[in-house]
Amino acid sequence: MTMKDWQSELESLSAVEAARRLLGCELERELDGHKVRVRIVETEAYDQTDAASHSFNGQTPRTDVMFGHAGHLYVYFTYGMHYCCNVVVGEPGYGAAALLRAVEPIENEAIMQRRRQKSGTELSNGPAKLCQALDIDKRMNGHDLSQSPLQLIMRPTLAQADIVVTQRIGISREKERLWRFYIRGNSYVSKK
DNA sequence: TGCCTGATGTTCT
DNA sequence: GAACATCAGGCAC
Repeated sequence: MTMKDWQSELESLSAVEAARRLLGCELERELDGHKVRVRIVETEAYDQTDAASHSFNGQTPRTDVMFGHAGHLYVYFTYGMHYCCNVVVGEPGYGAAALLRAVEPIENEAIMQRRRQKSGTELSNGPAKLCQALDIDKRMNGHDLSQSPLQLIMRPTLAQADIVVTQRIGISREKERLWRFYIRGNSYVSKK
């Protein structure tokens, strides 16, 4: 397995640095013979020092991927009906990842609409929504994001002034950490 | 606008 | 047996 430059970069970053770095970057998903393209507009950081993280209790069959190579996808199932996905970051053996909380359609939005039966910001303004829109489920767990049918495309790092920092959403522990990041003014950012 | 709840599977205690 | 990195729909205000 050859490692792309950007995967080496993600390996060198902390969860917080990576969560910021991924804002403005893009995902290209092949769906129904079309290329669906989206921009990442909201992320959260999780790592093994953090009681809210799945990696906090060590490596298990479920969290295996989080302790693996940077630039792969960690997908988990939650609340009995939803999937959420993260980009694994940091050194192998250290459990860290950035949760993708919201994306903005760039190309072939119609494919996402068909999958979601919704339109506008409701397409992908939440972690489980974007997984449904892009057909990401447990089969994609561990997927190498340098490969088809789901690729990460890096973009220039955003200016500090364009990034809003807040507490994370939907967790009960370690709420005080300011580990949620989103692009200022973007309408696809999730509520609350 | 905002609270409440149902849906529903996997992991952990 | 409880908690959960969630969402959508219903109903009160």
